[in-house]
Amino acid sequence: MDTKSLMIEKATLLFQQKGYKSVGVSEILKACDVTKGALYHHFPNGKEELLIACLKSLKEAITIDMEDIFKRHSSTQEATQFMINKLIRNLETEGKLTGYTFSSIVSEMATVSEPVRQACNSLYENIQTIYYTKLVTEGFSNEAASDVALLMTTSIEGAIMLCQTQQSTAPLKTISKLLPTILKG
Amino acid sequence: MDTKSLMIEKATLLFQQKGYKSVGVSEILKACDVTKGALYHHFPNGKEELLIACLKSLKEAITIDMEDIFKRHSSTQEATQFMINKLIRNLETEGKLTGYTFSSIVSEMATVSEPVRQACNSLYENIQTIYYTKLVTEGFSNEAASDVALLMTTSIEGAIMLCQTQQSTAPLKTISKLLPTILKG
DNA sequence: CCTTACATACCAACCGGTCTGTTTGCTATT
DNA sequence: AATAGCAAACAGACCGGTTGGTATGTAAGG
Repeated sequence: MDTKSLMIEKATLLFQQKGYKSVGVSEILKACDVTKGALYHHFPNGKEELLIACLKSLKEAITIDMEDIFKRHSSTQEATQFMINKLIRNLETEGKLTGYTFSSIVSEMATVSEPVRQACNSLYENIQTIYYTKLVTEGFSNEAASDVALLMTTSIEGAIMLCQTQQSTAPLKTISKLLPTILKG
Repeated sequence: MDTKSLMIEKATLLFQQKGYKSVGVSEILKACDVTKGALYHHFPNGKEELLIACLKSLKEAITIDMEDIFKRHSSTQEATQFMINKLIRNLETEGKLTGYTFSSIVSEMATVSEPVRQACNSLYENIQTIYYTKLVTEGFSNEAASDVALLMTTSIEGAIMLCQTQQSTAPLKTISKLLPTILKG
């Protein structure tokens, strides 16, 4: 793999796990086994530009992944439950959440850096659009679909945070169980 | 006010707004107009001990505030909607979220520091207990009340994050609107 | 031969934390 | 009541380590 992609991949993982400020450039460099020359060659504006590249890459990855899941399951409920299960499995095997979440970056950077905020916003919008589209095909009105998509996004994102503090997958499992309620519209 | 309380108050605000790593001790010191001597006198273990003190103080403040709201409103729905409105007003006037949230600390520190994780967990548990208690008095079964309390917590916490990225209060407003759905059990 | 893709050395700024004063207020003794 | 003593409550200088970032060097490829 080329150096640039490698750096984005490794940095994404580190940022997701530890947040932005907690990860030093030297740490990223070490993980990729490259030096500063490489970083500032590919990302002239340094760390923050790398973060934004990570968010864009993450957006693509999540979109592809979710769209595939939502294509393969007939109902929103089944698809979402499958997705949450994937999150849970991920959390159980790796110990840390490295899948769809990037909440640390949001809460740490959204109020500080405008470009980062926009990248995060774009990511959330994409996720909600996937829910929305599926819900509309199921007969939901535009408004109802939009509302439910938001509720799904927030409750899953919130559940991920609770899983971190509780060090258990219970919150995500409960949300998965409550999906029928959420999807009542 | 005594120095220690002042430091907790100012630091809490800064930690909520910027996260943990992003706030330097010197920044806190400047905000309080004190010096390092004062900090390491009251908090011998430094910055992290101060953070934990902030979380404990925040827990008390939130508990008192929420219990008061839930005492003054007959139904869970009314109480929660009032609470969300308060969050929205807070967000609109101050521009930043300084009320109930501390998501930045969770996602940044939960996987790094065990004492901090426990403090955050204790805070979330308190919030859920307040919901739970009220729901049980309304006739919910123990399990249903527990589930709904979780869903309320996660969706509000998630909505706060979306408000930050969108720079709007729309997500919280939508969650407030969807409360009847959430409370169907 | 000149651009791309790095490596390496270097830097000022800042980080959290420690150490050593110094002031202040209470308290026990005379 | 005066004073001695002593601990609490800071202030401020200082420290090694790390931070993100830059400037220069260099090897490879077209």
